[in-house]
Amino acid sequence: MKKLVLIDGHSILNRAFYGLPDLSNAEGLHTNAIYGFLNIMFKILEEEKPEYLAVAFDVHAPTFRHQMYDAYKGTRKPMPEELREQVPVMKEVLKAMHVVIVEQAGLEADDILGTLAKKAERDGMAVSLVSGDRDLLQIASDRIKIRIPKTKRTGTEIEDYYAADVQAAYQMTPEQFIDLKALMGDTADNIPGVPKVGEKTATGLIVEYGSLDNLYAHVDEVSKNAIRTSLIENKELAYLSKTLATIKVDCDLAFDYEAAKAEGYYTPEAYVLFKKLEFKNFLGRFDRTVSAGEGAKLAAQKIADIKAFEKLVKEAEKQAKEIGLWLMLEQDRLLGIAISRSAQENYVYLLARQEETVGQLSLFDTPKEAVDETEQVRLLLKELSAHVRLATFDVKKEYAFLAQDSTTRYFDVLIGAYLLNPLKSDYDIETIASEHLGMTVQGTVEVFGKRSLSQVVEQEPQKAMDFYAQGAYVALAASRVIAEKLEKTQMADLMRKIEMPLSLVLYDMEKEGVEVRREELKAYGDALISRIDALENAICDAAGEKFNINSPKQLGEILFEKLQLPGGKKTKTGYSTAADVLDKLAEEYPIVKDILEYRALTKLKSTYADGLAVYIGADKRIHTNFNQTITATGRISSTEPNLQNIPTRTELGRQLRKVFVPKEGYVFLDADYSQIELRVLAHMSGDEQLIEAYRMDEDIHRITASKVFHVPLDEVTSLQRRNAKAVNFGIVYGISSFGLSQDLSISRKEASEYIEQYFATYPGIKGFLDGLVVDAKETGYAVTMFHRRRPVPELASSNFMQRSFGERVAMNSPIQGTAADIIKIAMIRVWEALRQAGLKSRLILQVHDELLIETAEDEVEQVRKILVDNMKAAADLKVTLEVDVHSGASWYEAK
DNA sequence: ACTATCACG
DNA sequence: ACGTACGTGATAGTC
Repeated sequence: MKKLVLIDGHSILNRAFYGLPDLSNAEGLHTNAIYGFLNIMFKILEEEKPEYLAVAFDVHAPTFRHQMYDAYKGTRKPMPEELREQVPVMKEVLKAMHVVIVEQAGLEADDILGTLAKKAERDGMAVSLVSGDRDLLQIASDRIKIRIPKTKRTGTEIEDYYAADVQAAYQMTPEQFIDLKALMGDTADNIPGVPKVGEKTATGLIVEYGSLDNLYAHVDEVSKNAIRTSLIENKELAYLSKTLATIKVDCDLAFDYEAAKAEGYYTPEAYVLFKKLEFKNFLGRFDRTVSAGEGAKLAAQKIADIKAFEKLVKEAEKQAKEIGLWLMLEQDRLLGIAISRSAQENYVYLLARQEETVGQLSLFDTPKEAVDETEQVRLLLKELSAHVRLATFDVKKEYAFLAQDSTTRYFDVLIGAYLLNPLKSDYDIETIASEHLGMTVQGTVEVFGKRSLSQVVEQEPQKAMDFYAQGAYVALAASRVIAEKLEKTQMADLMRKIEMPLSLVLYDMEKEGVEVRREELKAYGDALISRIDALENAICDAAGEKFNINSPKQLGEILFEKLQLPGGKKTKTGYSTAADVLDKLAEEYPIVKDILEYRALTKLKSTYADGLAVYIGADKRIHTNFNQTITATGRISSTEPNLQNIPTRTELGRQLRKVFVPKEGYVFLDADYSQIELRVLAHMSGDEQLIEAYRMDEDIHRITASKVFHVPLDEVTSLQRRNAKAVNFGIVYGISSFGLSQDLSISRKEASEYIEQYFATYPGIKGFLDGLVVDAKETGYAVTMFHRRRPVPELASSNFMQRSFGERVAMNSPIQGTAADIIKIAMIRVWEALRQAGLKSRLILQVHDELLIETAEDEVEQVRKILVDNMKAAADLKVTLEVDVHSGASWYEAK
């Protein structure tokens, strides 16, 4: 028997919307309902493997039938905006997947579904009707199955109802369901029902009398007085309700089974949409190939040998036209070069000896021929890049093979795409192609699978070449589009003068690395072991059993159940054992104190002592990865390892910095901005009081305390200063009384008073912060002094919590982001000044407001001046930018 | 793959 | 009334 699956569109969207957490894509479009809908649809399709599929929607809600009732009583709850915006997108997705949508003015989805189900049944088919709504149960039969999905934590479960199942579950036939509803009504559907008759009474009446007609034929026999009276008085209402509750099965509706064939969902259009919606889980379902037209154009022409490559380079130099370039890199090893001059002119040169060298190469055993060839190619590329404008993807990885005299000829589409939307989690050629060129290209996963680049080159060289040629073309084509968008958004300067030059600085910093004393690091770790063991024993003794202290689950149970410590419960998975919770118990319970120390020490051991050791290279140095396209605010991040979170707040942790040392003949100079964010706030807000405070040669937190608490400067207590400092931080974070009260362990009321006092002290600040929120609400993004943008989709949310978050982000991002802009400018200037002066000293680390320079001993004073001058002059603010510089024989000493 | 925790600015 | 400080990354445990 052939099978038809019918889906109740709005009802399933609704279910999905309320059943799933709030998801949204980088553009701020909410996607959870669409995601949930597709999940349910895919699950049903896989289970049922139907021949036909259709989805029904109401044309507009509320519909005609409801308006009849709405006209004289009540209204339906409006659909939340987060759901409403998903409806048209859902339809777009279904259309792209070639799924038939049935909707007709004046018809409710229920009526469409009823009509189609009955029609299909008459046509000899089996029907599965998917809805979140039990109303549909009235059309269940032997061949019409109503399927009601339930979203649970474990996944989606589906309840199935044939007519017999309805009987079993509700003691009545599907037809009787209508009469039941006529009696009891349904507020959600605005069916009035009979007053005083609820679910219990209605069920009893239907079971006893069988139908509404029969009930009214014997209405005098109803025993309860109140019910009988109400039934008699509201007979008309009961029959109106019946009309409202009856799903039509005889609508005039055209339906084309051919068009509804359940197949061919995974179209290129759907792929683009799924990408846009960021449904990564679903992308694997697409069996993708480059669409024929583009694919043909993008095929790579193989460059036969290095002579031919050289010829191409010379030719390109002569034409001096912009070129798309994408290097085939595996780690730092060059396997090939893809060059695109236009959609029709794509070339790939594969370095020779790939076949033999795959998988066995390391830095030390590269055959001489390969080294020679790499060097020849490097020279050619450097020459090419010194004369021609290049559009690339991830230029920082390519600098080793490019001219480094200037970045003005380079345009990195990765960085450009990041500036246009810094909220995305990753940027790849595929996404850039679809977002900025509206083009579908082969995906990385499709080409690579789980293989490395060298494996693909070995197994399917043409595929690898086509993929990189396509990437080079996308870089070329997208660079123009992205450059134009950056121009329009006033970010062209940010791109040209800050981010592109910075990429070269970061490349250089990564290449330099920082020396770490392996033996001393090992000794530091070893010294921790005995204390950790002792604490472990003490903790388990106190607990009365051995358990894994690192397991929050086990620890929570020990502390709050077995030992009955106060203050349990917090997270959804169990008890919170976070430090701020334990801190409150530490004084009273020695075990808690031990746990906190144990935590601190194991952190130092695993993350730092053991964690860092892995990254020390043969050159004794750690080369971190500075990522330029990660953060929402414009900061840099550091990974593998993260050198931006090396301990400093506790003495024991800070000791770790002793293993970071300058090389022979060098010292460290460490320069950090003094309260850069607060100074940025003073400048951007223009608050005279705060600016004036910074003109005094006094500690800013102390001045703030003096003003806020109305005490003379020299009578400010350390507690008052601490509180004022917390408020200063809070302001920068997008203050809330709750957050401040948590931080200071004070009441919310007190926190509110502090904030109020603060705003009274610096009257320009409040207006400035409010203005940031208003502007961000209007434009949809927060913006820094240097025009860097951060979209804030949360501001449009109807959810209080999300919207509040959006407001804090709108206040914090311009401040944090401007500070990030400023230090980036400083980095570029310092780096260029060092180079200009021909010094041996090198910039090696950045930690948000701090720069670390490995300084030649005979260059210390020169470099100190370069640092201070350039950092101070990086931005012209209404307050001075102050810089502290320290020198030392280790990072510990230089801080 | 996700959560809790904690290191930094 | 809602339940929070802003921005990151690494590790260990759990599912």
